[in-house]
Amino acid sequence: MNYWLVKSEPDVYSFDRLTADGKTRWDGVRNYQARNNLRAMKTGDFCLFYHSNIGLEIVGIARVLKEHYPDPTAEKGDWSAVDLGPVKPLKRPVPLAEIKAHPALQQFGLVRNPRLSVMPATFDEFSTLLALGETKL
DNA sequence: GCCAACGTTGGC
DNA sequence: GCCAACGTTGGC
Repeated sequence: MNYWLVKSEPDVYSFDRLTADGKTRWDGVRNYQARNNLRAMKTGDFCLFYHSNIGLEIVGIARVLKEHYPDPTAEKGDWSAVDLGPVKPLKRPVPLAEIKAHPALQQFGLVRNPRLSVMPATFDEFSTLLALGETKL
């Protein structure tokens, strides 16, 4: 089991929309590091869902429904997509400022490389964030 | 809307 | 293969 964080601008695609849709194709990633992270995802892995630009907080938990396949939105190049589904919203969204200030999260991707859109989380980081979100799986 | 950080591109 | 220029992301 691996743990991840994915980013989305909520006015483009929000966690509420994922909940309503039940499933979505996570496509359009055009960064090699992020793509390689997508390719490392296994069915059943958990993804924290972060709202960038608006909100700036982790709002929910998603899950990998289908492992990587060629991104149909890519006209050229070697890109991948996965399918994600909702698990549950966090009872309490966890703001970026709190993540940055937390001693146990100084190595977390959001702090170290804020521009990466798909990043791994360790089990400890994932657990810490769920605790801050007052949510259990 | 600005700007810093980072990734990518392309000339040499 | 280096590095300057440029584009994009995303927090503020």
